[in-house]
Amino acid sequence: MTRTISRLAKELGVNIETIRFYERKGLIQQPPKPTTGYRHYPNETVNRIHFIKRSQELGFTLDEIVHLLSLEDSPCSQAQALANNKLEKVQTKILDLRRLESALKVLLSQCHENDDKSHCPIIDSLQPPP
Amino acid sequence: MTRTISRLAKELGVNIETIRFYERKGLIQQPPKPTTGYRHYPNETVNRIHFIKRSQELGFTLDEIVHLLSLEDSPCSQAQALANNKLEKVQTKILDLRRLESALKVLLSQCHENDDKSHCPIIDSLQPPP
DNA sequence: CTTGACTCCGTACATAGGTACGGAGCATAC
DNA sequence: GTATGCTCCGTACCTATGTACGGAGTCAAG
Repeated sequence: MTRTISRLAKELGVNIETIRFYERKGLIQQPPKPTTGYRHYPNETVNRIHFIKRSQELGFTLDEIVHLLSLEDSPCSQAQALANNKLEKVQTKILDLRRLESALKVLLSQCHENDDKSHCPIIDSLQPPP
Repeated sequence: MTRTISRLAKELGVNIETIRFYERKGLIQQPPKPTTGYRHYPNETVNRIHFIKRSQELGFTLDEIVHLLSLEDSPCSQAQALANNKLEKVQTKILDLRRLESALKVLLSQCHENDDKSHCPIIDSLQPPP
């Protein structure tokens, strides 16, 4: 029994519509439709979707993944550049979130020192124009 | 001269459409339209949009900000709970990104140890099914 | 009074990554 | 051979946060 779209979806644990979406986006190639009947998907598609999902876990966007996929058998430097770029973005985002974390902690500490529990200093500190 | 929407937008450094969007979302109240002519915005709207923008900087979504705005003169505990919740989310996100950061660093170190520069180990390591 | 700038309103579009639906055709089990 | 379920395809919809557009009305200056 060959691999129809629903079997492929089940095998990969993704939604059928997701596969169709990837086809439309050009992330995977749609197998040719037999003259009559349904399409069947080769193992390569399974691998390709694994690649996509693993890349997503690493924070790559679909557009970036298109790029990565085109890089098989390309010089190391290119994929490396993409990964480096992503690493920098991740690190920037971490710094942003750390600043947020501190700001929230300051607000919360104001709450703890607050005696008038009927009113919240967080609300006040959001009020005045910066 | 009173504050029309474009003067308000300029004063706050936001787009006119953003103000109209906030009105539709109920984040700010639209001042009543004079029987004929244009609306004029009170100082309160300026403060309110400052509040919104400052809250956004802290990572609150517009839905959460609606909630925050409704909390003026409410007991401290409620705003505190919202801030706490947000803090937890931020911290979780930081951890996620840190894992990503490590994974990307591992990939990049594989590149550095790679002798065959015509092919990239990053691509390979994305390939096999997990 | 005309011109140019502004406002009002409803609606459509943008991003990213999908998800859902409906009708028609096809495949498989019984 | 028919009932059931699957596929195909195009299209619309979803979240979140806006942005853009077009036509009609209005305000202010000259």
